[in-house]
Amino acid sequence: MLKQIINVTAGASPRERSLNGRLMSDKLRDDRIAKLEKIKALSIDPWGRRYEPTAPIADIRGMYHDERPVPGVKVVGRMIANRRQGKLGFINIQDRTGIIQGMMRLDALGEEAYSLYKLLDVGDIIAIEGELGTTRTGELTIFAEKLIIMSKSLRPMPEKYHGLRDIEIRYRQRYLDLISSEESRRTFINRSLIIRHIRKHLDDDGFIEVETPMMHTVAGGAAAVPFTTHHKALDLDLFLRIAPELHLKRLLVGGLERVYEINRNFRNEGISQRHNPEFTMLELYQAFGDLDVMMDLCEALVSGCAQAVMGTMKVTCDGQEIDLSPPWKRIDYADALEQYAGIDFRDEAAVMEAARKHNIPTDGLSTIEAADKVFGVTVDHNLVQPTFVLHHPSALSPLSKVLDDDPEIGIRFEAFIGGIELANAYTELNDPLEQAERFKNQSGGDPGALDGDFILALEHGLPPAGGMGIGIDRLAMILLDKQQIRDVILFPLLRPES
RNA sequence: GCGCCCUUAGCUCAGCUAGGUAGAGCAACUGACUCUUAAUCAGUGGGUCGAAGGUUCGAUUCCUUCAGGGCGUACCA
Repeated sequence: MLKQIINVTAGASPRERSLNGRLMSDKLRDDRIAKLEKIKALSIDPWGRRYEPTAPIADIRGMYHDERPVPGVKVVGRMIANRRQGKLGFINIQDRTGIIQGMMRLDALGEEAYSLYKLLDVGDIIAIEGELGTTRTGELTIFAEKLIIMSKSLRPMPEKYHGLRDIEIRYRQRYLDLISSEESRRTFINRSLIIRHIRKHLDDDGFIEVETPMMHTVAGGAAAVPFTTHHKALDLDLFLRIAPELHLKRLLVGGLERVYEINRNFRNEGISQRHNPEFTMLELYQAFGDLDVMMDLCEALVSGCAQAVMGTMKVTCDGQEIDLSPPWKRIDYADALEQYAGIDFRDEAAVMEAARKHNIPTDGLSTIEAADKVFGVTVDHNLVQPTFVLHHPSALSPLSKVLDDDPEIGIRFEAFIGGIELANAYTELNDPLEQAERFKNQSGGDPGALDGDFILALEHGLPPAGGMGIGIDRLAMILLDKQQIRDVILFPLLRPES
């Protein structure tokens, strides 16, 4: 056993060594275990039981009015600061809603409880009960008459003044980040509120939330590299889904008419400030809707989230003021390309010249695909205020209907905010014969082209529909002013430490 | 994948330019302290300086490789 630990530790990275160090005994931990034993020796269970506080700390803070003390208040949370001075001490207790000070006096607590108090460490989870009032300096305080330990912490907390600066530990040990950073707590609570608002809006609008498979036999609905896995009993190779689109449309065929799914997609591609291999997507389909309905819905969802969660439709993102109130700007794909790159996507010479200028390799790319790459590097970052880019080349949009008077143009939009591509929507193609043709003509061998089962579904009759996808992580980034997707994902993918 | 940068005590950071085996604050431990809030005061302990190899009498410091991380870039209808 010992040998094993030594082997693991030798040649390790500092984090790894540190993590193993954290798992092995060290002096700080030994000190706390010694205290744990002393607490047990007092016939006190250091691991706690069910406990019902008077209220969350934020509410308790609101209970004090007109300098009238409130007796018998119960508070529970993590002790995040301890200032002891002989027979008196002050502690700060934090729960999910806030922080409150407790005053621990020997003569109020009694010998036994005060002995327990002296064995506490910053990081322990405790409950205190007593009168809510203020100290001489006016600080709102629970004057403890009773102390209960709920959980002993055997590890030291991050440094209290600077907080947790190490970005890697913030991701790997997110709980430490959440304990020590109010900012981080608020971000993830707000992310949850954003999703809650979206669900409520769609539910109220007659949509139903559904769950479709994460494991696909055909990775369709987008053009991304999938993760692969294998089902043993069926001896079947499977793909983690890159998009739920083809299944959700099957549900429209089935008559559910308004469906949405908020769930993970998986794409086996690079990790960046805006990409995590697994990310959360809202995808929705509305029978008998179209692109215009989707634009209205997109504006309503995003601006409604901002209003509901941030209390305003004007947010700041990366130092830029963004006004999310509808209606948003609209620009044609071709016009945007003309305006920001100075090219026509049908002009091969101009497109290839522009690609060269921006160091975009064009091997194996069609003119339109190359033009879209140019679009990515010239247009995206300019679309700071909410903007719908409309009417992409149909070659780039195989699942959308096309314009009556120009079959080379798809009825599609992408919504950009703060230079980030946030949403993608179509008036959905529901002609099964044309859909089969479009898949066949797809360049690059999109595996979705092989999804005969999807075509079979369309042949049973897909109602005309509008459909839209909104990247939830990116929406959270925009509304919560985070420039890193990792800062809105609780556990972003990192290499394992060992 | 490619380029540049980073890795020193549990945490936050100095030190390395010009090689002589390490310091501070917080945290911890001992003591004092019944209105503190980055509490204060006195004292103590804690590091094979990310790993391996090389140059050297001598490497945390210079070189090479590797690991992890960061930033940029590429891939990403």
